[in-house]
Amino acid sequence: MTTPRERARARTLADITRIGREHLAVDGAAALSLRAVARDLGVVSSAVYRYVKSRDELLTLLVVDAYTELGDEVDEAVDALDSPIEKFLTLGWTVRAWGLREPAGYALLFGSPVPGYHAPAEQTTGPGTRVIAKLVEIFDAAWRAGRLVERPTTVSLSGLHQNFVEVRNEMSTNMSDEALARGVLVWASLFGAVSFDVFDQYGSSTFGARDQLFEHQLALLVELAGLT
Amino acid sequence: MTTPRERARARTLADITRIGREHLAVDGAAALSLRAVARDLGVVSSAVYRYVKSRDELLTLLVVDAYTELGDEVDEAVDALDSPIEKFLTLGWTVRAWGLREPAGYALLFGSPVPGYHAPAEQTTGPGTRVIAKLVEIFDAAWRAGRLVERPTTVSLSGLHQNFVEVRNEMSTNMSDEALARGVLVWASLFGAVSFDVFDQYGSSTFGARDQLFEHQLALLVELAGLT
DNA sequence: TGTACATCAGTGAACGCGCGTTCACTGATGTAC
DNA sequence: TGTACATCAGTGAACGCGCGTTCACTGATGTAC
Repeated sequence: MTTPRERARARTLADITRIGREHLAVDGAAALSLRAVARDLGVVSSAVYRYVKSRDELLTLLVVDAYTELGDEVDEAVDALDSPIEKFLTLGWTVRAWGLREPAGYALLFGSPVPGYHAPAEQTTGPGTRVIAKLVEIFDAAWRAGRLVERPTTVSLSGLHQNFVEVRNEMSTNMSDEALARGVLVWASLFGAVSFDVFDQYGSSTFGARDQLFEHQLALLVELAGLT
Repeated sequence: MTTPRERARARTLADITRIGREHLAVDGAAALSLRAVARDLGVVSSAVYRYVKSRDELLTLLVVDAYTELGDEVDEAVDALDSPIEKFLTLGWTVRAWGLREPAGYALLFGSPVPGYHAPAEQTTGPGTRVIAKLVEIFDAAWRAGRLVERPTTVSLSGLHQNFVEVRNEMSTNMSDEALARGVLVWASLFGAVSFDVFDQYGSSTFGARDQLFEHQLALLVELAGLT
């Protein structure tokens, strides 16, 4: 099926991705350099251009790689469970565990944008929306089971109605505007909490038992989401 | 009082900070360069070393400058109001407005850490804690007025009790562990929501009326906080 | 099965660039008598 | 008020470094007949 040459090529490309991730972890995305990757690969710098058209393309490779890894881990953990609440809690723990294990990858996806680099939508949108897609899937299941409480606020969402119509189409759900908006905040809050942990935004010594703090935060987010 | 030389020195240092901020906005923190700042200042690169010991010191200068600007704007907006809810809402709007206006500064403070740079705690802790200090002040006032509802979760906070004791001392409040933990999530959620806006983490075209979305999110955060 | 040719991985030199930091220096501004 | 000296801002050259990307090339691996 695959020729030896093709296999060698695939292996080298995988090596480049792996080395790129290591460099990401040590020096950050802005400092990622093709020459350094080539050095670690044991090859002259121009040789890398056989595999990757430019530095930006390597970055894109790493972005997709990170989104895919996170998406796989979330899917695997969440799909093994039944109750929406358990699914939600597990999604949260999985995202956080991945972020703490791969802080550089997390920073690449959810931190400040890399200056001068713009991820090409065609390649990153798919893998990049897997976590939010899963979140909507969980909320939608709860919604259909009548286990997502509606508690409207006094703030109008009229200006966003058309956007929510599109979201319902793309994500195949019938949740109300209010419920979707609530889900959006839960989403942003979850990543806010994880980012604070990964980027160490609480004072370095403020909280010791970070796991317990996060467990508590997830419980509050269940309450905020209206999951029962 | 101040000699002409001192005034010239202060002016030049202010110029360096201003130019540094401009570069931050264009190229990001990782690409900030003393030589480029010197060029814009119209001076040879080594001259900058009369004002700043190293590139890292310039970064620290910019971090403090950004924290101070944000802190000033928050204080000014919030202190003009009376009700805790209004104060909270205004704090949120002010942080978001600053972040959208100064995305590079926001990224420097709340985005991924700058690789190879570690902010010296002695200089950044003070200005860096002003927003959370103000938030605690608001919640504490509500607490003392009986306008902060307690709604405990089933998750224990025992492992964090000692940390909360210290927080109460440092921040001069008597709020319960539960109330403080709730405040911590509100804090993280607020910055999560602002980060999603500033870093454009919602799909680029998903939501149009961003202001309305944020208004709704703030209302939900008031609910989450238990402010009445 | 053997040969001729095409494909492709990797080489090595070169391009032009920018960076942080040091150092001996010039010349202007300030200060002490 | 005038002079001698100290302080300080800014100069210009140099150090050693790393970067992305291009290009003509060698030699090994694959393919068609």
